[in-house]
Amino acid sequence: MTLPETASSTNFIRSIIDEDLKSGKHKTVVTRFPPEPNGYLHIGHAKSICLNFGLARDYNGRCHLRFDDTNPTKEEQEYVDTIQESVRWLGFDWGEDRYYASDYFEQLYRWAVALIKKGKAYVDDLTADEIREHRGTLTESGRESPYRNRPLEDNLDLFHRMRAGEFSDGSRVLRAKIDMASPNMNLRDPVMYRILHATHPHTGAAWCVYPMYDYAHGQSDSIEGITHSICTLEFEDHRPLYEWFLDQLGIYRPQQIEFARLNLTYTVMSKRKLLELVQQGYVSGWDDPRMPTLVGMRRRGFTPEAIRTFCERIGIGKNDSWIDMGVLEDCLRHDLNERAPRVMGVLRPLRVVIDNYPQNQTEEFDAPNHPNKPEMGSRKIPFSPVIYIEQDDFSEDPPKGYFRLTPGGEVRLRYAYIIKCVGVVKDEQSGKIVEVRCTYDPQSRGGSAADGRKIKGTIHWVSAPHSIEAEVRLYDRLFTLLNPGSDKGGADWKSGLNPNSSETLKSCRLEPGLADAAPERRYQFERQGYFCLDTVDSSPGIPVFNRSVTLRDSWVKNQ
RNA sequence: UGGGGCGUCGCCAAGCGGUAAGGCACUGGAUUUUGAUUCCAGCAUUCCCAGGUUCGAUCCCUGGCGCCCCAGCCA
Repeated sequence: MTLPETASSTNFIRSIIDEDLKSGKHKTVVTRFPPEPNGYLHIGHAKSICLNFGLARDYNGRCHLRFDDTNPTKEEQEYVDTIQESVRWLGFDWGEDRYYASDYFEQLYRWAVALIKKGKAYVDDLTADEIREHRGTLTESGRESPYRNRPLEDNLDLFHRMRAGEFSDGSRVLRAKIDMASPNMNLRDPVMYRILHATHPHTGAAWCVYPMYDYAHGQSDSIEGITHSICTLEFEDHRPLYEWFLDQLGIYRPQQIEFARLNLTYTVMSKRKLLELVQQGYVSGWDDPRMPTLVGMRRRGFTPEAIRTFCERIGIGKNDSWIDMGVLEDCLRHDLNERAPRVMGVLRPLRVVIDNYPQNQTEEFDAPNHPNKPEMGSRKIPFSPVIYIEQDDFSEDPPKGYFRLTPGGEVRLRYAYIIKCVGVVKDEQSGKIVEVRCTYDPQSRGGSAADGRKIKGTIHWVSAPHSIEAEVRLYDRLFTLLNPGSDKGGADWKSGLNPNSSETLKSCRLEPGLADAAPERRYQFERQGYFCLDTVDSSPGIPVFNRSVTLRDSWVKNQ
């Protein structure tokens, strides 16, 4: 796999790998991205994907895609499919190395039997509530289950019958026999298997006992020969257990390394919360352009390159961090500024009639597709005596420093003519300006005055009769709160939802060439931002454009 | 008051005993037919605090303080 990224910045994980390679502990690097197919991937997953696949790429190793599908009650094939699509879209390739933890169920079962025979696991008949009561608290040690020391043969028989389907869900579990007094809660005889009479998306009805994450993950890593098993900080406490199973089994032990998960300001990242937004209709779906999901960001107009740059920029560490949404937005601008062709589109049209322009005349101007990249070519844009400009680009009573169109003032129509405002037409009832009358300077074709006078303002426009109609959706941050997800379990987190995160503009007028806009193509609407065709709601007659991100604007910032 | 982590600029983040990289943000200024882009300049005498070791400490030691995670038959 070859990607254009510049040399990755260093981080503590690369240091560990460098040492392992240097010391000869490992000859190659094998990482893995292990999503559970129970939801859509989001920008937080992208951080992990870029890390794991990026390491494999840079060290000439491999990165496995492994579905961590040990809980059939939450997982679905649909998620397996979209996860794969998102990883590919991001630009990564797992080659032949796609695995399912569920492919290891038989091996895992045999290992469990081995642990029972070793006296390191037992079947517990306690209920879930009883197990919780026995576990103790953070400051008090737990109590042993009365079933903890049942005869080895009984454990073997019971576990076999659990698999055979003789018992109901929740009636028994297999537990590791470790230490009920451990200060690490994870070591207080953790559950290894639970009974779940459920159909599994990958193994169907083959099983009714399913391994827990802790019992499955390390062994899966071991089977696949993972060298560095990278996960997020909350699993740090699980590492002793990860290592305990592997050591008891006497099998190869990969190194688990933990890093801080991504937090982004003005949004939420947990699958639970995202699911809630979808199910309760706060957004239109997982792919709503405001969602931090990969499918949502794609629909919004993000490029894989921008997301990869973002993941590179934010770095990898162990500090709990909140990355400013502005960093993500800047990464998109950075990418799109380079590659997006420029076009003109008027979002809130104001009709302008040019009085001294021959009323039946039409002409065309040549407009470069990118001001700094002549190699991107140019296009013809039609001009006529009736055009539309942005309502914001005309002001009867301009604020200080305003240099767009004003009564009696001049402004340049980009790539066309210099015009001068000679009057306004208002609606008699509302007093609202419905039309601006102008004259044009015939000597300014292309936009430069023949007498060399300087025109400070340049605005975009479209020819009224030639323009096409479109719907444009302006998106803003989903939340007004900096850290909406930081209240943990609270039910209150949705109070920070931004009521204006989406604004739909009908009757926008775009230059005619946009009639051919294709999905996945991004454009810069000059002076306004980057937009892309909405793949879901566009219809042949009325295209719908999503604003991916605005342009920087030092004017509004100073207002 | 158990255990595990983390504390370097507003937000991220390098640094690994030799005198504080970089990015974003921000502030100036230049160029500009996008108030965009680009460019140039500025932006931590200081690394949570207090002691100690050392010629020298953000890096080592000790003690504080602050924040995060763990009591699912979720991952």
